[in-house]
Amino acid sequence: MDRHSDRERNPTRTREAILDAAERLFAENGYDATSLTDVGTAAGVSRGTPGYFFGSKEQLYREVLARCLERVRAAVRSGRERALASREPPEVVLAGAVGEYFDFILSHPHFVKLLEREALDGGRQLAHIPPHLEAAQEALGAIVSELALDPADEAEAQQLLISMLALSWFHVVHGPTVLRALGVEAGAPAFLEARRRHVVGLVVQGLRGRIGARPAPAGEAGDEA
Amino acid sequence: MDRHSDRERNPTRTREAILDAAERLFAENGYDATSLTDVGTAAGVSRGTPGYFFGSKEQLYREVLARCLERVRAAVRSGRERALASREPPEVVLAGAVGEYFDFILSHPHFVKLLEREALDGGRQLAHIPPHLEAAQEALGAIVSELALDPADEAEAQQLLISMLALSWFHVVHGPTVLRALGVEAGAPAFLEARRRHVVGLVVQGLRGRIGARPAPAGEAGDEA
DNA sequence: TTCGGCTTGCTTGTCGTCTAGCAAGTTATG
DNA sequence: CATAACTTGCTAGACGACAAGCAAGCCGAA
Repeated sequence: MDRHSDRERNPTRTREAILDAAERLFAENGYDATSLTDVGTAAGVSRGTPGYFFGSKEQLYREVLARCLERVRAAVRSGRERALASREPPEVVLAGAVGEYFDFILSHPHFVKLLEREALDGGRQLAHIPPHLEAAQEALGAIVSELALDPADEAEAQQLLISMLALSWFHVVHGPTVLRALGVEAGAPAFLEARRRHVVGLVVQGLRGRIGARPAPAGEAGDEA
Repeated sequence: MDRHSDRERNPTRTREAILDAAERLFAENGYDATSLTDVGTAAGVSRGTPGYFFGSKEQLYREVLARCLERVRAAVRSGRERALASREPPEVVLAGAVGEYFDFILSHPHFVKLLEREALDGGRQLAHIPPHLEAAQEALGAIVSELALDPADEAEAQQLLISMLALSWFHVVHGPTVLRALGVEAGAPAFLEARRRHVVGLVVQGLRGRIGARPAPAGEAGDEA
C-alpha cells in the first residue's frame, strides 16, 4: 500500500483533505476571501479538484458547515448523556456542563468562527441545513428543560443558556479586537483559566436563586468539578 | 441657492453620504461583498466617486471604522462622566452602566457587526487606527479600575467587563443562527426586555460577593469617587 | 481497455484602480 | 461688472487581475 504512497489515489482521503482545508480557510478568511484555488493548494490537489468533488463553491461551503454542525451535535448529545447519568444536583450538572462547553469551544475555534460568519451573513446557508439546525434546537432545548424543573422558569433557563454561549464564545472571537484593546493576550493560559472560572461562576450564580432549583438538599456546591 | 437644491454640489454632504452608505454596506455585507459601485449607488453618486474622495476602498473602510469608534468613545466617555457624577454605590453604578451599554449596543448594530467582522479578520485594519484603539483601552480600563476599588480585584473586574460586552453583543449578532435555532425572535421587544433584565442581573450578581465591594475602609464614606 | 480520479486550458464576468474630461463654481484681471 | 484662467466635484471609459465553472484530456488502477 505504501509503494506508491504519495501518488496513490484515494477519493475519500482527498475529499476529507479538501473539507479540512476548506474548513480552515473559510473559518479563518471567510467565504469570499477563499478561492477554490486556495482550497486546492491547501489540500494538496489541483485547483479544479474541489469543484470536481463538490460541484460548486457554495456546495463545498455547505458541506463544511454541515460536517461542523454534525460534530457539535454529537458532542452536545454525549455531554448531555453524561450529565444525565451523573445524577448530581442541577447546580453541579450545570457547572460541569458550562466548563465542558467552555473547553469545547476553546478547542474548536473553526466552529465558532464559521458560525460567527454565518450569523453576520444572516444565516443564509445555515438555513439550508435543516436536519442539523433542528438537531441543535432539540438538544439545546432539552438542556433548557432539564434545568428548568418548573416550566415557569423555562424562559429564564433559556436566557441562561444564551448567556453561557455568549460568555464562552466572546474571547475566542474578540482576541484581536476587544481583548487586545484591554491589553489581554487572548491565548494566554493564565487568562483562559481565570476566564473559565469566571464564566462557570457567573452562570452557576445565575442559576442560584433565579431558577427554582428547588431548595431541596441544603447542600452547597462550592466550586465546580 | 435652493433653486438647484437637488443638484447642488456639496462635498462634505457627499462625503458623509458615502461614509453612511459604506458603513451600512460594510456592516451588513462585509468588506469583500461590498463593491465601490454598491457604495456609490447607495450614496446616490456614481461608482467612481467613492474612489475619488477616499483614494482606495481600504482607506474608505478605515475611515468608516474610525468614525464608528470615535462615536463609541464619545458615548463611553459621557456615560462614565454621568456615572461618576451620580455618586451612587458601585452596584447601582454598575447596574446603570450595564443597562446603558446594553441599549447602546442594541441601537448601534452596525458598530457591533463591523467590529465582529474586524475580529474575524484578525483586527488587521483596527490595528492601524491607533488613537481610537488606545482611547477605548483607556476609557474601558478606567471603568475597570473604578469598580475594582481594591487593586487586587482588578483582574476580576476586567473579567466582569468582558462578560458585560459578551452578554450585550451576542444576541445582536446571533439572531439568525443561535437564537433562531432556539426558536427566539431576536428582535422581539419581549425577548429584548427579558434579556436586558437577565444581563444586568447576571453582571450585578457577579460583582456582588466577588469583587471586594470592600466593607469600606473604616470611615464609611458611603460612596466616594 | 475502461473507468473514475484528477488536472489543465479556456470562457465569462466582476472588481478596483487609473485617467481623461465635463461642468459648476471661484479668483484674478481688465 | 465682465470675462478669461483656473480649481474642484464628479462621471464614465479602459485596463489588468483574478474568480468560478465548464469541458476536454491525462493517467493510474481494475
